[in-house]
Amino acid sequence: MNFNEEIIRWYQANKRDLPWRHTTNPYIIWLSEIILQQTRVEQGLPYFHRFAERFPTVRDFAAASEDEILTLWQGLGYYSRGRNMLVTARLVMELYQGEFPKQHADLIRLKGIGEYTAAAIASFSANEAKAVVDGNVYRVLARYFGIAEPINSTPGKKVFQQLADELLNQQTPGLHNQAMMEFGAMLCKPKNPDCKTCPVREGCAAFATRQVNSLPVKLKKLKVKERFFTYFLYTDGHHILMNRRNADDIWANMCDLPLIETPGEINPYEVLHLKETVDCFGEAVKTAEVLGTHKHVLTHRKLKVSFVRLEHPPIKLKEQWFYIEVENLKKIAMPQIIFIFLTKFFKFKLNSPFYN
DNA sequence: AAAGCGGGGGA
DNA sequence: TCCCCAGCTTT
Repeated sequence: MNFNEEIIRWYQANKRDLPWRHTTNPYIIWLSEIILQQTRVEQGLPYFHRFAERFPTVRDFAAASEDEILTLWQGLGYYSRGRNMLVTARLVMELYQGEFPKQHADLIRLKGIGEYTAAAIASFSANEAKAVVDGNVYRVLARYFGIAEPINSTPGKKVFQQLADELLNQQTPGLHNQAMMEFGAMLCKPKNPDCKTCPVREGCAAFATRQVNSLPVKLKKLKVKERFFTYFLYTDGHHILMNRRNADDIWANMCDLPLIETPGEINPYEVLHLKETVDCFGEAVKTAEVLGTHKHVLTHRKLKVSFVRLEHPPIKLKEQWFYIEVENLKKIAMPQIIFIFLTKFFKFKLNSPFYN
């Protein structure tokens, strides 16, 4: 048996039972593929069920509001995926009358669908012969063929895409693609791959030359920048003052609390005396209470976040500030750190005998 | 070509 | 800690 046959045989014996593998509906496959971008299957699975249930068709999806999409997406990260899906769903209604495209050439033009996702949807829904190259495929190819070309350089990507194209089984491209990815995810893992039970280790260049742990090669890690946020909580117990975030920053269009961002680390008590803070909140800063400081680590950012409680409301509201009832908080999308903070804060307060 | 974009899990 | 995950878009 050659490499392709071994991988498919392994796949058929070891594959996970995943819901999107039971359909050729391109809309459902699109849902799953976008959700799984840069996301582990286990993490994406509950979100897939949530979206598939709430939006059985692309027509349902297209009719949703951005707030609802982002709220359902809350906690999954890379929220532009959700916003782009809404753009694409509405475009599919317009261009294809709700019939989700299956061809790579059509898919690649849609927002949020790149080479990988277009190949995935086309091969899974219509068996179109396009090879997928995701993180799993990079790893399997780099190891088996002993390729040290960086997987995140432009020439490197070309090399791997070309190799994947040549390798692709033209008769059953969908099966082949699934098998390659599952093999990478389950056996040829980043750390501690199961070379002992690998069906293709005889032909594996990395195994032969003991380079399994050094392949694939990836260029330089990105520098993590720090940002410093001081958030202000004002609530009368029934309402809470929230902030709508800009479209051009982290957590675009989502909601957090009114905040002061500082260029460096600063004690939250000092923040209270900054001119900017006083301009924002006026007299209210005089009776403010610091609640705590947290670290929030993202792939590309390290955030230091402090929370300050205002006993009195700011006199003048900024344009992007708004009051919302506490019980309606679940209807707006918030970054995890805000969601967790508010959950704890109100649960504690609601359970407290001092709260009324 | 490089930077920006979340959050969580494993070693 | 660091790395990676069914990547894409913008600069």
